[in-house]
Amino acid sequence: MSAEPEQHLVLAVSTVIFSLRPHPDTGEFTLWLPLVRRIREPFKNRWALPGGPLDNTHDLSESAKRTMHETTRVQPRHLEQLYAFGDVDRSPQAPERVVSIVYWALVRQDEDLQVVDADNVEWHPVEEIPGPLAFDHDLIVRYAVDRLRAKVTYSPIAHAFLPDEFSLADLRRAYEAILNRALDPSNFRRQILSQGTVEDTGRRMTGTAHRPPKLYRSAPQSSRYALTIKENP
Amino acid sequence: MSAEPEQHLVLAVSTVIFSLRPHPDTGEFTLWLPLVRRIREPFKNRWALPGGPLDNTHDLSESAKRTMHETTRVQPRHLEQLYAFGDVDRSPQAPERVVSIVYWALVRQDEDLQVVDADNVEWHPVEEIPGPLAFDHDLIVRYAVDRLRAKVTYSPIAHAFLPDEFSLADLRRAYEAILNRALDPSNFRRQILSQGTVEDTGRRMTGTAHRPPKLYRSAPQSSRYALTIKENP
DNA sequence: ATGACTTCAGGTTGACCTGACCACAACTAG
DNA sequence: CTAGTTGTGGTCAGGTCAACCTGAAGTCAT
Repeated sequence: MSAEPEQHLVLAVSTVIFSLRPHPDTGEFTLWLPLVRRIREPFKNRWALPGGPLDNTHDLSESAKRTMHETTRVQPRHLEQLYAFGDVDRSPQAPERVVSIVYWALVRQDEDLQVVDADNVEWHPVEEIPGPLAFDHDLIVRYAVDRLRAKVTYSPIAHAFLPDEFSLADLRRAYEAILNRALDPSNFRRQILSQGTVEDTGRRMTGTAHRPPKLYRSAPQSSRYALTIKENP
Repeated sequence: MSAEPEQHLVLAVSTVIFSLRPHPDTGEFTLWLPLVRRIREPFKNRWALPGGPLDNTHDLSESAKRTMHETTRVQPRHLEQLYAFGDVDRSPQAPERVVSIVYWALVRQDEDLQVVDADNVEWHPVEEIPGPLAFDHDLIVRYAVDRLRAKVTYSPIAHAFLPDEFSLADLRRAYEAILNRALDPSNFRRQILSQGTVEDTGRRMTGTAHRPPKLYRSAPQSSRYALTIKENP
């Protein structure tokens, strides 16, 4: 018996890991994420987000990185805290109360390819999640997707999915995959170039079946808020 | 001795409580927040954010409401989770590791007036926080202010500071206090009315020393994201 | 080689929004 | 009644956006 007054409390760290992959049916890029099959009760044999108990000697984000890498072998380039889920009834079958601090992560396409899936790990398109997940993880995934879709419109996070050098068409396809809708290539180009989040490498892609596109790289930082109400000097 | 393998872990819930009050010097409205003087080590006698350990029988937001009300007597209308702070070195002097799930809250002006400050609680303008706060609370306050300023530009949260009925000038002064800059009355009016977050009550304010302004109330919901990249049908 | 095809690059146009500014309305104070 | 103050509503010029259009520059089939 521990010294806790009531029910035992567990602090866990989980991560929603996003990656961009072609859909097997359509060939279009979509969001995928890895799920881990639970081997213990509660929710044994159900799919769940990768995660684990907080490592008491590391920061929250470090714990997220560690548990994520241990279970899925991925090392994302972009990691960001999403939300802390801690309702008392979020894991009714569990013997203890679990508070989960959830992160979301973006995996680069080129790193993806060398990933060998670990046991009990499967990647799925976000729109085709298999069955109800363990705990409230369905809710968490839904929330993460919504937030990613919102954030991509005012922040250059889509770059985190791409390799060091990419064409504007690559970037546009990443946006289209996240937002799940087509974007006008011409207008997309104008917008991206005007916001200064990419810089020209001077080189072009070769071996394409069409006019070779210019190669760009992510510009070093440009944190900005999207303000609609402007100042009055 | 408990069963924890390493250092003991404490999960706390804190709240940054914002209120709008005239600055004693200038008379202009600014953001204020309540601070609580610590009566125990670590950081004894330093100012800190209101909060306390997670109540194991309640949700996170309920715990935030409870600790907030117990210490400061306020019952805000708007409560929102800000961030979970859990770096291992954020409270070096403390005997245990503390992970804080921090909320921020907006207090209505009219409720403010009936607040009798409890012992060891003082309200301060956010730009004049007294001395270094306990733990990493200076960082947390800074983060909360930045996020409030960003959010007010794309979400109608400023309404939470106002009573049920208010003039557009009241709302504009709330925005000006949060953003800390003047806004053009005419353009502000056009923008607010066009976004449909307020509705006309049909009545006007009386007893003013000028043309009586119309009274508005907050419109029921209109959650919308500020999208800059539009669809391509 | 030549032409068909594809995709990138870049410009134009009209609708809409923003910030700056102006004029009037409608009350109180003296 | 007059001055002063602030809300209300409108105009105007400049910028931004989505939609559309044209040319550039490769590959591929014949």
